[in-house]
Amino acid sequence: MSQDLPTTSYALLGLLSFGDDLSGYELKQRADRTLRFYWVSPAMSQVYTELARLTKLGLVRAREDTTAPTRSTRRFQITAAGRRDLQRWLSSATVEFPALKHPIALRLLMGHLAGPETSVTLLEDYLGLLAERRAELQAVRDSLIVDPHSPVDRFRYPRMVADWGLDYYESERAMVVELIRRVAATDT
Amino acid sequence: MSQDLPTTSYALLGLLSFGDDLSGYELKQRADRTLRFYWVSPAMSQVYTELARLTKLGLVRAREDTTAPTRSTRRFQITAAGRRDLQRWLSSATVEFPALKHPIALRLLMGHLAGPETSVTLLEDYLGLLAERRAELQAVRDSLIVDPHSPVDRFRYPRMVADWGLDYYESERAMVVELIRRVAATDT
DNA sequence: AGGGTACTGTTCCTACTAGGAATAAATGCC
DNA sequence: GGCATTTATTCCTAGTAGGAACAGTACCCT
Repeated sequence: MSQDLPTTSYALLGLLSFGDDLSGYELKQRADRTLRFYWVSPAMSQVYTELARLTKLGLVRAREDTTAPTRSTRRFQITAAGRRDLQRWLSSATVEFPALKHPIALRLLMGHLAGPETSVTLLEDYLGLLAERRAELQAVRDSLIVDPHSPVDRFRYPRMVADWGLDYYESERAMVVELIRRVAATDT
Repeated sequence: MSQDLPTTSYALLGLLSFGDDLSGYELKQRADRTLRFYWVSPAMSQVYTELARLTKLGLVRAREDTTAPTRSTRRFQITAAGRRDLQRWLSSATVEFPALKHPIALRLLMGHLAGPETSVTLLEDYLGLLAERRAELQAVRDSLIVDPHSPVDRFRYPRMVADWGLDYYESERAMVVELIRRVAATDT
C-alpha cells in the first residue's frame, strides 16, 4: 500500500502506537520527553508536516476534539492501516547504523588548535550536560513501571531501551573522565 | 570578520587544518575515512557547497593544480584567517549535546509491535554492523602512529578521540549482547 | 477587572543537508 | 580497444532543524 516513508514518519507513528490520541503539539511534547534520547526529536513544523502526510495516506486519523469549551483542537490517532504499515516497516527495513553528530568529539579532534585547557573545559562542560541528560532519562525510566492491573506490559521494550540509554550515558561519563585525565596530563 | 557558520563548515575546516591541500573529492574521502565516526560525513554536494562558501569568506584558498598532465583540479587549503576563525570557534562555541538518530533503539522501542524474534534479529544484525565499524575505526587508530621524526605529534588528539570511539563501540557491543539475552528471555 | 506571563495549538519561513544522478576525464585491467 | 573503476564536479530533490508569527486559553497578582 504505502511507499516507504522516512524514518521520522515511522518514529511518530510509533509514538502514536502506544494508544493515545494526541494533538500535534502533544505529540511533539511526547517526542521531547521520550523519543529524543534515541532519535532527535522532530521540529514542530516537522511534526505537523508528517501528521498531514500520514493522515493523507490513511495511516493516521485526525479528529476534531469538541470537548474543549471554546476551542477546537485536532487530535491524531494511528489507524489499523498505520499499525500494519509500521509493523511491516519494523519487520523488513534494512538495519542502518546510527547517525551521530558529536560536537564534543569533533572539537576534541581539533585539540591541536584549541589547546589542552580549552579541551579540558570542553570535556568538563560536557560532563555537566551528560549528568543532566542522564537524570532526565532516569526520570523517564522510573515512570515506566509495570502496571499490575494491565493485562499487557506496555513498557517492557521502552524500559529495555531506557536501560540501554542509561548504560550509554554511564560509559560515556567514565570515558570523558579518563579523557580529562589524559588531556590534563599533557599540560605538565 | 566572519559570522558564525554551521558546525559542518568548521568540521571541514578542521580536516583542512591538518595541513594538506585537498580537492573537494579528496576532502570527502578524508571525511569518510576519519570524520564519520564522530560527525556524519557531509554529502559530496555539501562538501563542495561549503568549500565555495568558505572560499568566498576567505577561510579557505582554492588553487588550480596544474601538475596533472591534462586535467585541472582545484585544491583547497585553509588560510591563516580560516585557522584563526576555527580557533575562535573552538574556544567560544557553546557546548551542545550530541545529536543521535539511532534506528535500532528506535525500532526496539516499538518491540511490542515487532515481537521478540524480529527484535532479536534486529539486534543481531546490528552486532554485525558494530563489528565492522569497530574494525574500521581500529584500522584508523592503528594508522595514527607517532612519527618519531616529526617535531610535533600531529595525532595526539585524534588518537584520543579514536580511543573514545572504540570504547563506545565496545560498551555498545556488550549492551546489545545483554539486550539480546533479555529479549530472548521473553520468548520462553 | 485588567495586565502580564506561561502554556497550548498551528502555520509559515529560512537555511542546512542527505542522497543521488548526471556528466566527463583519467586510470587500470583483460 | 573496450570495459570497469576512480577522480572530480555540478545539479537536483526531498527531508528537516530551528524559529518566528499568530492566536486562544489559563493562571496569578495588583
